[in-house]
Amino acid sequence: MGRQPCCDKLGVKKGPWTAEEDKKLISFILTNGQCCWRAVPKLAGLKRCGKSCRLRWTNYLRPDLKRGLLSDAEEKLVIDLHSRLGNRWSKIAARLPGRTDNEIKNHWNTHIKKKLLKMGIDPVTHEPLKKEANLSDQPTTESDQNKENGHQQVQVVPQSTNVTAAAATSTEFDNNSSFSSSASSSENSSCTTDESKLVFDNLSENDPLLSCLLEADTPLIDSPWEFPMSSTTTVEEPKSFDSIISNMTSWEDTFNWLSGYQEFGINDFGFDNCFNHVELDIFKTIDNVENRHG
DNA sequence: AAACCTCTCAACCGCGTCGGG
DNA sequence: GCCCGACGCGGTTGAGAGGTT
Repeated sequence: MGRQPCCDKLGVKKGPWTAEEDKKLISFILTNGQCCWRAVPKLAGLKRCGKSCRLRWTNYLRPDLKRGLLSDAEEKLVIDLHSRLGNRWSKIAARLPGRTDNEIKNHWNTHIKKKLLKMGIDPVTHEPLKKEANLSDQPTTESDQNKENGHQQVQVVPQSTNVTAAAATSTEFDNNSSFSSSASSSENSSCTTDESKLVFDNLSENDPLLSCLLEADTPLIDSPWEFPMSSTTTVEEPKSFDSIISNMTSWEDTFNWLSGYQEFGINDFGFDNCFNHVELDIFKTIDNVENRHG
C-alpha cells in the first residue's frame, strides 16, 4: 500500500490564499502557536491541507520575515554558503534571519545563478567555467548537476573563499557594494548593524561554520515572541506576546491592536525604540496582508 | 493597443527523515 | 527492529506582472 496523502484531497482548497484565510491562519497561530500542522486547518477553520498552512506561514505570514530583495551582503553570504553546502536551502536560510529557504532558492535560481554565469563562475561547482564550455552549454538541470556533484559540494570548503573573492572582485558586485570577503571590513557594509554582524560573523567562520551547519542548526527567531523589557521605559512589566494576544477575544481585536500601532505611527510618538525588529515586522506583516489583498 | 514573450515567486508535489508506538 | 504518521526539504510548476515587439 502506498503512502497516504498528507491530507484528504477532497474538499481541500488549493491555489492562492485569500485575505480571509490569511487572517484565520494568523489569528490561530498567534493564539495557539505553531503545533501539529495537520490539525491546524481543522482547528483554524480552513479548508487547506496542513502542509499548505505551514508553507503559507513559514514563507509568507511569519512576522519576522524580511521583505524585498536580498541585500548585496546577503547575496554574497548565500553564494558563500552555497559553495559549502550546495542546494541545502534550509541550512542556508538558517543563516539569514528573516529569509526563507523558498525565497533564497527562488533568488538563487532567478538572480544569483545568472550573475555567476555572467561572471564566468559555474553556479553548481563554484569553479570558473571552462574556456571551452560555451555559455549555452550550461548544466542541463540543476538537479542533474547536483546528482553529479552532490558529494563534492560538501567537500569544497577550501574553495569557497575563491568564490567569495571572485564575487568581491567582480565589477557587478563592486558597483553597488562595499562588501569584502574580509571580516575586518564590516565598517564598509551597507546593511544594518545586526545584519552586518551576522553576515560577517558567518564569513569570519571557516570550518566551524560547516560543521555547525551540518550538525547543529543555529536557531532562527522561532522562539516565542516575547516583548523584552523596553530599553526606554521601566514603568511596565514586560508582557509576553501570547498573554496580550490571549486576552483578545477575536481576530478583530488582535488585528486592530497590531495595526493600531502603525496607524498611530510609532516613530512619531518616539515608540520606535520600544519595539524590537520582530514586533516591528509584525506590523509590517499586518500591513502587507492588508495591502496585498486590498 | 494588442499579442507575445520573459521573469518572478507563491504554492504544490513527492520523497526523505524522524519519532512514537 | 519495524511500521506508520507527521514534518521538513528541495525540485518543479504555473499564474500573473512586466517588458518587448
